[in-house]
Amino acid sequence: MLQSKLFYKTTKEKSAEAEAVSHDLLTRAGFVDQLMSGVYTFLPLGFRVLKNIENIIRKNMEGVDGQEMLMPALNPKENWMKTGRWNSLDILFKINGSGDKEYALAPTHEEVVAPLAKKIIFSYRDLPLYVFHIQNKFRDELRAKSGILRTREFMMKDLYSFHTDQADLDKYYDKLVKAYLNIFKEAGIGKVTYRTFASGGTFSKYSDEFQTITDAGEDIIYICEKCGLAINKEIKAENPVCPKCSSDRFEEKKAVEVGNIFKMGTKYSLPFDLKFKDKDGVEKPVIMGCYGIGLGRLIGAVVEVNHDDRGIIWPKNIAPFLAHLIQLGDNKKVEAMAGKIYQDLQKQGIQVLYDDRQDKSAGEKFSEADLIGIPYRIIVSEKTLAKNSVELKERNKNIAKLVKVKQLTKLLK
RNA sequence: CGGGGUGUUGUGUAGCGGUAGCACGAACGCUUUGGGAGCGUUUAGCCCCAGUUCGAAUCUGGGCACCCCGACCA
Repeated sequence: MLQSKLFYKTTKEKSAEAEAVSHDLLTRAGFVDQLMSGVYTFLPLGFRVLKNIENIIRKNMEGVDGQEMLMPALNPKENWMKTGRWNSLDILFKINGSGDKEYALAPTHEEVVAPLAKKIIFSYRDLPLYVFHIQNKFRDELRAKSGILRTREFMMKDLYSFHTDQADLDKYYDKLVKAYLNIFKEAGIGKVTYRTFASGGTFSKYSDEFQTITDAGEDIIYICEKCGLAINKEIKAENPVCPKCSSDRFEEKKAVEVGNIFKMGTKYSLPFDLKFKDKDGVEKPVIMGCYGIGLGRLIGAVVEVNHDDRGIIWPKNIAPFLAHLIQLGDNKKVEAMAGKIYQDLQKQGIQVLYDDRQDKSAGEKFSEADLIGIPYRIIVSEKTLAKNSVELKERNKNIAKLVKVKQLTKLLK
């Protein structure tokens, strides 16, 4: 991508509105734009990160046999009446269509997937089944906050699993825990993301949250100093000592919830009469599980964890580009060489943002590059070309080294 | 939803009853080119509606929007 053509704009001044670091940096660097409270556009840079996250999640969900599909955001009122959530869920967006017809904007998709499964699942031979989708969900949060960490419209992955019995659900649930931990590792926040024992809320007595340690978080989790188990506030209130090792010493940390998985049991299969016949011809309710990750919030958490005072430091797997190629000066030779490197890198399948602008000073280009936070910075200038080289620097390191032009591609790969 | 705060060019701000100013950005020209360059010219603004006043960005009332704390959060 030529930076001169990129649909973005960076801002030097710190935003007056954005309090959260991720909000400020993502806005200033041109990744997102706020339309209204809790609603954001993902600009090309941000959209590339979103797609990368999406692909990591997709790969991992396919790894546990999830089948991707897409469910509608616009839902009929009847399904939400059936579960009682039309009236009980404060955050449900309700909208009116023609003829006073009412609809819900789906905040989650049990009300769609359960009646859908009823058309497909009849026998124990049909189970287990796993489907997932990645799409925008809508929640009328009383208070949106912290930029993309808590929004009213947001991209979310939800996987729903269907089982014949609790044991099968338990087994699959454990696989999902592993898949989730892997996703957060690949997204670059593995070391600070904890599987957190939590109370289950509506669905079941217990659930697992995935909490990323950061001061921008709105949750508090407790990490057992002896065995490392993380528990949330509700569990801590019920259990003064660690449920695993009985130690009473905990480290208290602020965290943001990047994922949550539940064993729903029959909570949604019963209202929609989702049943199957077992081997003996006996009808039984299908046992369900659900597993969510908010993509935007995950991106926000990544930025909260990976930045310095100059800007974002993207983990390689989700960076909008792998390399940021910058030409300095308006020297013809420099321009020709930078253009050639740009072509070569792209031919090798390396995602590169090429700062081809000639009306910007070196300092401005550097500052902007640091703000955007692409993992590798490649400088082409008269100075480097005199040595038949380019300068290569990693965003998270302070040392730059000269690299022969010929070796560049190999090094990046 | 309860409490608090803030609305001045695209962004960050000053002005706090009497000529709306500065910096950045953007545009043009010339000069510059290794850490947000220089000079010149130009561009663009008081959230909305009432009220008080000779006069309102400024005071009052109402509305709207955004931010923060709390509550809420499948």
